[in-house]
Amino acid sequence: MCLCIVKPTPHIGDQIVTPLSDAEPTAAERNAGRPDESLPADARSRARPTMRHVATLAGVGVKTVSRVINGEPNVSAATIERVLKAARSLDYEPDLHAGNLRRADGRTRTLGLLVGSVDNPFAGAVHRAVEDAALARGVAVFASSLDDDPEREQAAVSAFLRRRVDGLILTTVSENQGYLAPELRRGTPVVFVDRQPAGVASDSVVSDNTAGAALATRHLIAHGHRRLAYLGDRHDIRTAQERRRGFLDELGRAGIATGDAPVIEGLHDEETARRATLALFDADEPPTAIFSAQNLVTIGVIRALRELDRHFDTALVGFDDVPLGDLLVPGVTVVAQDPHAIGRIAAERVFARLDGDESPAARTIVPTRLIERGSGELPPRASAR
Amino acid sequence: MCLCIVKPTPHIGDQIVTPLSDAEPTAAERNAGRPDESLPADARSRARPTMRHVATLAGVGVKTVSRVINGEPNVSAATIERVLKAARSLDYEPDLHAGNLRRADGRTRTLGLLVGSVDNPFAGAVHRAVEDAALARGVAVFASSLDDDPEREQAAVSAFLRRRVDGLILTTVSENQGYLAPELRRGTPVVFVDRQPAGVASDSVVSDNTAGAALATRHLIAHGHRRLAYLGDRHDIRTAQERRRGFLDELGRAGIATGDAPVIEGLHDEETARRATLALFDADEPPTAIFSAQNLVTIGVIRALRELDRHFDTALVGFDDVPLGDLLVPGVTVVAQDPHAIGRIAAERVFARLDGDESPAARTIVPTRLIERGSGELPPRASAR
DNA sequence: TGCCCCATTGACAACGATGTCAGCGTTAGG
DNA sequence: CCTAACGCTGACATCGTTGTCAATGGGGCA
Repeated sequence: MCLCIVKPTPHIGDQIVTPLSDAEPTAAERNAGRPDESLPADARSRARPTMRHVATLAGVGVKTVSRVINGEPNVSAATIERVLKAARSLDYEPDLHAGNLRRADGRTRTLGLLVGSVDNPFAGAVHRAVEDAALARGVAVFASSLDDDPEREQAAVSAFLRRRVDGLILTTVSENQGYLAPELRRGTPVVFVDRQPAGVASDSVVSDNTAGAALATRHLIAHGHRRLAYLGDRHDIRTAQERRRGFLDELGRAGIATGDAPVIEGLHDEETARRATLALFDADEPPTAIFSAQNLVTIGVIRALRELDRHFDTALVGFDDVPLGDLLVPGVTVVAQDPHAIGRIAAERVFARLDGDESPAARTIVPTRLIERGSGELPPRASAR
Repeated sequence: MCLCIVKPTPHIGDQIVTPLSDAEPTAAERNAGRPDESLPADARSRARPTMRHVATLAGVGVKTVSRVINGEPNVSAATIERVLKAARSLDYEPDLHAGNLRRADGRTRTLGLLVGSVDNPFAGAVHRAVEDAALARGVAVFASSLDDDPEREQAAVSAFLRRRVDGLILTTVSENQGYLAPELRRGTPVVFVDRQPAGVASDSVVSDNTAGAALATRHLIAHGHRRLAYLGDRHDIRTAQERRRGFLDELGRAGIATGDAPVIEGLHDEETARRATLALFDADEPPTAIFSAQNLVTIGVIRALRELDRHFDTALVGFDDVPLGDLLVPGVTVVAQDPHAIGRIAAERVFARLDGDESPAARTIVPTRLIERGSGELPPRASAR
């Protein structure tokens, strides 16, 4: 298989730290960080300028500066000009949060996003979609990783709320999100993504997990498999339960004894999934087909099958797409989710709520689709038929 | 169990939206969003509680509440108890930004992170490392995507500054970051990642681009290649320039005429890279080896080589690792960066600066390493030797 | 000419928290 | 017994901005 040789570049220690004086600084670089005598006294100050500074420099009142900065009407063109010039010369940036304190709508133009992990490709796509929708409205996004840790969930939500985000888009793992009820009552929009909420009623955007898992399972059965294994996430994750149910229901529908099918749960990364797969093939009568219910699990399964040289005679369908899945041999057949749509719709729901949408909480189910690439179309081994 | 899809559900475009009333709400769900008569009047209020509310309910002054919330000393145990009880019963969360307005250190415990795109695997790893370092200090992270758009860069930085982040970790694409000088003068730590700054002196954490590119090129030459092509990013990105220089320098060192080597720049995604590769093989005497200078470019090259069925007779080394690169056949040889280390070190520098480190701006160079997986060890085609 | 209206402007309070400081009662020390 | 010191507490000003409101002055209309 793949023999990976790693050659480090010839370096002493782990990193190289170069003081910048070793480089050739440009004129601008030489000036940076030093007082520039050509600027007025206020601009030279190290203190961060406030509206008062701008007002003084422009010779107007603070309220007038506020009007100019916020584009409010009823300021003369000449005054606007003077204020903007002063603001520019001081490099003034308004303090959004100070303004919020007094502003009528109390909006921070900030969103909190909690995903499985920001370096998971599914989460990255969700995040990107949320960001795009937010950017269009001048909203900034706090992003945090959940790591399937209920305490991290609570800490992240609390951190978001203390910063007074306008809305929350959450992937959760706690048993119950009832702790959000007071916040919901106050009108903060909360949209759950990937996993449905428990204990509170609020919008959610999820994949059609049960149907997707059933589709994957049906696909394997249609290719002649009777000995199917399920490898999935922790059982206390609702989404994982749904995928498992889709798998088992479909086995039942095909008249396959569900008691015989190995159902391995509690896998949370490539390595645990890899080891579980190896163990599966250590036992008697290993499965001829595998349904893996999560992207990292799928990758772990693929690694194990390669190691065992079983990747051409064990069918595999994964839930959630895998990066470069089409370039592997055999290609990875998956039930693909649409993380970009999930993120986009979640953001749209948050903004709709912020715009006054009072309709009852709704669940949006984003369809999945089967992508046949080869691994899911492999027939059962002759010996096992 | 969960009884999700039973009713004929209305289709809105591609998604299915289910009003939640179709599901069976739990008791908790039924109560959510409704006033609960068992709570005191203040708790029922839809208004967000402030310290004043907590103080009134606990029968103490606001300052005492402040002391309790912030763990300041000199509050009697009995008072602490009363205040905490009141705070809990009101679901009070302190307003971090209101506090900041007055707080001596003025810290928002917030960081701004600007990366290429939050759904790029390199950026995801950087982001994750930054988040881990930040979480340990109770700091939240704003993440934005640059998309190699200078206007987006300015807008993102401005959005961060208006929100008074404590520090910035930036990937930039503007020609010159002089616009940050006033902010640097005010003491805001700024660390540049992946790409070095121009026009300002500030910390940066980058890969050893030139050395890494040279290493990749040397590796290909050592395997007998004389006709090498370079496929890379926009030429105005400094990092891309460095990789190109490493490539060309190494050709020169080996006595290969650099004028003959195809150097294709301006590639920014898989598709442009794929097309450029196809065009490359349309010409006379296509290269026997390719150095692709960016992860998405590498993927595009791989796709094109597959289409042309040239993946087993064209050597390829990519800069920056590719997801599942070890599972492709042939495995993708890469000069891997260490995005996790880059993010971690960048965050450490920001926090060191916040902790008072006044040492001169420094550049940290994170070494790259060559990972041989097969594609980079292919010999030149016999016909081309 | 006189009056009203409107555009323009700034003084001031308020947003929710923290820093300062003074006041209270209790205890320790001389 | 008196005084100093200390623990505990809250009144008040303040942070940077916006909402309210009143003052100013010029122009249009009767």
